[in-house]
Amino acid sequence: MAEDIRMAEIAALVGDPARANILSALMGGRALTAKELAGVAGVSPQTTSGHLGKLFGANLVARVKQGRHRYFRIATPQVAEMLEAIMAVVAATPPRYRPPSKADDAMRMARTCYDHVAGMLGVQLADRLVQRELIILGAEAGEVTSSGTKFLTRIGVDLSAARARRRVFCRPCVDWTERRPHIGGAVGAALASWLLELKWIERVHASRAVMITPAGRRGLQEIFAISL
Amino acid sequence: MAEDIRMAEIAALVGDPARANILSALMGGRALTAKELAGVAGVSPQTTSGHLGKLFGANLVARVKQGRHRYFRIATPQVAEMLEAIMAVVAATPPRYRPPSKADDAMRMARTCYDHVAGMLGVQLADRLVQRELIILGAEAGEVTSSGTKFLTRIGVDLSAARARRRVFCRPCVDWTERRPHIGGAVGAALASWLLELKWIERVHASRAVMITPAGRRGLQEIFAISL
DNA sequence: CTGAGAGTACGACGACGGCCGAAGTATTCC
DNA sequence: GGAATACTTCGGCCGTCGTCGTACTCTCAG
Repeated sequence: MAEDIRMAEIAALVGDPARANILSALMGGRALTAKELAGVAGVSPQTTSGHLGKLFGANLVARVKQGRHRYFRIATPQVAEMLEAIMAVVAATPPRYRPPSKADDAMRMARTCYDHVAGMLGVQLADRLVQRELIILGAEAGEVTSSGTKFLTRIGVDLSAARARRRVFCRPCVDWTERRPHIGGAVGAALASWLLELKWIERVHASRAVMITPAGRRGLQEIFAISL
Repeated sequence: MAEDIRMAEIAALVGDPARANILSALMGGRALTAKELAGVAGVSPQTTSGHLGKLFGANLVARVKQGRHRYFRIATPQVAEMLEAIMAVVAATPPRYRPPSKADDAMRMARTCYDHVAGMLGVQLADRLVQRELIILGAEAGEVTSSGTKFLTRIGVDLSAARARRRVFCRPCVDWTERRPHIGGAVGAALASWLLELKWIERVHASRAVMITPAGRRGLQEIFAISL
C-alpha cells in the first residue's frame, strides 16, 4: 500500500517531459552539466535546477561537483533498467507518427543505452554473435557460450566484471527503434567499453547517439561482417 | 526526442497515486472489475472509470467485457516488467518509515508479482533451488540446470512455455520487501501456476497477497524444506 | 417491463506543480 | 580585485489534471 505511493512518486518524476528529456540524455551514460541538460530539456537553467534537485532528492540521479560545474549522471543501474523498461513499453505501442530528422537518424544507427550499445549497431552485433553461437540470447535472459568466452577474450573484451559462478550471463534489452533485442547488462557494458577503447565508436556531444568511426566500420566489417 | 515525450506520457500515467494503486492491484495477475479497482484506489467509481479509460487508451491495461462487468488486467508482460522495474527502484531507496499493518504482513509473506510468486515465499523458493543447484541465478539472468529440469518436470512443473533452444532461461526479479532476487519470467510463471494448481497457495480477494494453505505448508516443507 | 446495479460521460471546482524573472552564492579567468 | 560563468533560491503566474456530483447507457433479475 504505502509502497504504491512511492511508486507513483518515482513515476511522476519521470512523467514530466522536461525531466524525461533530462533522464533520456543521461541514459547516454556520461555525466552532463546542468547547463547541457537545460539545453536538451528545452527549459531555462532555473527550471532545470529545480528538476535536477528533485531527481537528486529521489536518488534517481547522482551529482558530482567539479569546480564551478556540477555533473549529473544516472544514479544506479536499477534506474537505468527502469528507464529501459519504460522505453520498452513505449516501443510496444504503435509508433503513431514520426517525422524523420537528422538527429534521430544518428540515434537509430547507433547510440548508448546507459552502459551498452543500442540502435542498429547493437542489434546487428547481437545478431552476429548469436549466429556464430558465441552467445545464446533468449527472450528474458542470455548466456555467453564457452566458445564465445574464448572469442571475446581473444579480441580483447574484458568479461571479468560479468564473470560469476563460471557462467557469463547477459541481459537482453529490447531496442525501441529496432524492436529487437540487443545485448545489455555486464556483457553489453564490456562490449561497449571495448568499442570505445578501440575508438571504433565515439560519443556525440550531449546526446545518446554515438558515431561509428571509419576504423570502426572497417573493424566491424572484418570481425563481425557488419556493414551499416 | 519524440520518444522521450512518449516516455513521459507513460510514466505520468503511472505517476498518479490512484492509478498506481490500480496498477499495483492488477499486478496480482488476475483481472479485476472497475468497482473492485475503485476500492483499492480509494476513489469514486467515476474517477476510477476515467483512470481506467486513460490506462486502456495507452495500452497499459486490457479490458474484457463480461455481462455487466468489465474486467481489467495488465495488458502485456512488458508493462508488468516496467512496473517491477519501478518497484525495484523504490526498493533501492531507503524505506523511510513504515508502520506495519496486517495486510502488509500478508503481502510480505507471499504475493504474486504479475505471473510469478514474490515475497518471503518467492525468495526462499529461489534460495532452495539455487542451493540444490537446480537453478543458477545470476544478478541479471538465470538458468535451469539439467538436473533442475528433471526435478521440476518430475514434481509436475510445466516448463514447456519456457523451453527455447534447449536451455531454460529465467529472469531474476528483485523483491521490494526482501530486497533479494526471486524467480521471474516464464520459469517463475510455471512455478506459480504449479503452486496454484496444487492449491498450495490461494489468491486473496482483490489483493496481490496470496495465502499459503495448510497443504502448502506441508508440501513446501517436504519438498523444499521451507518453513514460513 | 421495471428496478437495481455496473460502468461511463460531462461539467465545475480546486490544488498541485511547472515555468520564468529577479536576485543570491560559488568558482574561475584575466 | 573585478568580471564573467555556473548554478541555486525565491516568488508569483498560469495551465493542467484529479476529484466528485449529476445524469446517462447497458445488462441482468424477477
